Amino acid sequence: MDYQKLAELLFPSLELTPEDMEKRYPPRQLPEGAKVTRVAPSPTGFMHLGNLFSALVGERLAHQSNGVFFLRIEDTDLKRAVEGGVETIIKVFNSFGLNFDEGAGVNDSDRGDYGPYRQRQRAEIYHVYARELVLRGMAYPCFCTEEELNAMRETQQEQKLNFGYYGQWAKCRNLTFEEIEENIKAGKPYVLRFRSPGNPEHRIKHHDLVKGDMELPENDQDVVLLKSDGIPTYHFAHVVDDHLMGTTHVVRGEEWLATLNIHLQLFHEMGWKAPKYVHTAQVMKLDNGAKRKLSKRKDPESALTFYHAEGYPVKSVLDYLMTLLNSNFEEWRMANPTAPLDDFQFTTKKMSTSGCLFDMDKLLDVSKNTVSLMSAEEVYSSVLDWAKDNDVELYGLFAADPEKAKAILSIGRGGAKPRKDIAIWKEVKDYVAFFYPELYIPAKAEAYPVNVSKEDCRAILEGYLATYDPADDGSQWFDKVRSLGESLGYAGKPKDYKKNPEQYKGHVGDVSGVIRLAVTGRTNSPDMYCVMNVLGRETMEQRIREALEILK
RNA sequence: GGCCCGUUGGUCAAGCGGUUAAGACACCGCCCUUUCACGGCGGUAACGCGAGUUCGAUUCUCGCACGGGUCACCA
Repeated sequence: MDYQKLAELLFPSLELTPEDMEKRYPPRQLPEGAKVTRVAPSPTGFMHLGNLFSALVGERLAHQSNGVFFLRIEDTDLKRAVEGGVETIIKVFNSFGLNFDEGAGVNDSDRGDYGPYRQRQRAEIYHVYARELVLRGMAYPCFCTEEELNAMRETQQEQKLNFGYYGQWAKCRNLTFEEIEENIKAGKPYVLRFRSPGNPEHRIKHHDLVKGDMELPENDQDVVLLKSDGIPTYHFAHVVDDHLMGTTHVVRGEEWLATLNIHLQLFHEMGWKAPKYVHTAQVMKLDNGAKRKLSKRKDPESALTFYHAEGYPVKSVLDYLMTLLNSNFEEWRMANPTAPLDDFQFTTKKMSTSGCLFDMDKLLDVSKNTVSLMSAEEVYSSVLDWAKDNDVELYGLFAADPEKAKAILSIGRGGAKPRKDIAIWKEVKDYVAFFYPELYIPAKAEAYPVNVSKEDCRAILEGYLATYDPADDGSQWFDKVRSLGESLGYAGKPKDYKKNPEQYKGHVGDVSGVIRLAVTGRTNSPDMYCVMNVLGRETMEQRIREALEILK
């Protein structure tokens, strides 16, 4: 076979050479130890939790080492591409605080010296190396149809052989030049396959930064390098791109372990140094007692948009993912509750080798802690941002009176033991509802404590109105409630009541419970004195009068 | 089916030949407390199985089982 002739037949108008490429993409000049990582999603319009999970690893590795973190778009599969998919990717990553140093940008504003960063735009680059392989007799056109391939697989299945295009199954491997030429002239579509020199009996060693040492069989599959439209498959694109772009660490899900031998082989045959690999364990979910990957269709929490829609603070999501990613993160976070995430020393050594289950309870707990440490100001603006797109009513209320909203959010905030009522912004509306006439629902008569008669309820409320003085401080205020209760036969201290329940109708908790119910419509609320101050005397009195009517 | 990865409480996990096998979440109880939330204290609960190496295995080796992944002109 005259490979020169074959190359000319296959790539008639290609002028560039590998030397041109190496010149165009020189090695990066970076400080010692700097890592170059990338995120390489497909523009399907759907961003998965797993995308963020591994992106976070790449971002930390790069930025912690003064390296480069870039975005490459893997748009080689036209069928899956979606209009605006690239914009979605960038926006979602940015919304989680991940910023790229180079790569694809919104509205084609790509930047960086190693572009283009969209694989379809790199077709010619792949062709240069594909032709190189043809020239070396390591790649050949294959004209097998889908039907033929399927039939082959069935036969292999019946005969219990390994599936795939390899060895004697590789029908097009030894086509003569004349046969190839004839097929091409006849307009038959073809793919370019790699002529694998591998033997699965041979083992190759690999050291993975997460999984550690492992042995794999050599690849013997004649994998597709270029699809019939001339666009590369993932395997070929990965190898060419990450070589040219100077990627030092490839972070990807462990599902890629199965094809690692192909990539290693390709790097080797191209004469390139393979990058280090970080194969992250998968995030899964428990479904009827069985573990499975998070599913786009069944699990809303698999979509990154879910977290924004539900109002998970970005910090919370990142902290939670980090607890999954590095086993010592939680400990660090406890010691440094308010430190920025970037201060944490991330390392692949602390990454788990086994897949984990997504735990919504844990996320919520992490989030409660995060929110409890935020200032009222910060919570306010975050809620406002969120409500704008997700809850117009709340947005209206919060935007109309920022001071009131902040006063509400300030209750129980800032001390050594801050309240932890809010985990996600979606919960805020219910939490603040009774402060707003538009959302306030008065308590029904049946809601009042059973051990307090209607007469007593009214007496408590009337007595409260009569003695209320806005000048009172918290303890004066409560002393009045206490003595009001005592005058009606309720113990001033719950302990006294517990000691001698027969002597009292109830205790001060019942008394303040009545007031709470009348003022907030609820059996529980943050500190009543604070609530009262935010609500204002007028509203408070009006609600109590209303309650008096209900209790008639 | 072949190949690859994995296996400590319900979940996330520490451990790296000798430990009463940490901690966090969840759950339960108690305490604090005017409700709630917070906080404090305590509790239930784990090394998949079988061999081997060893004075001694959760830790090392080998089988097995189970779980996951993958075998596309998808990434």
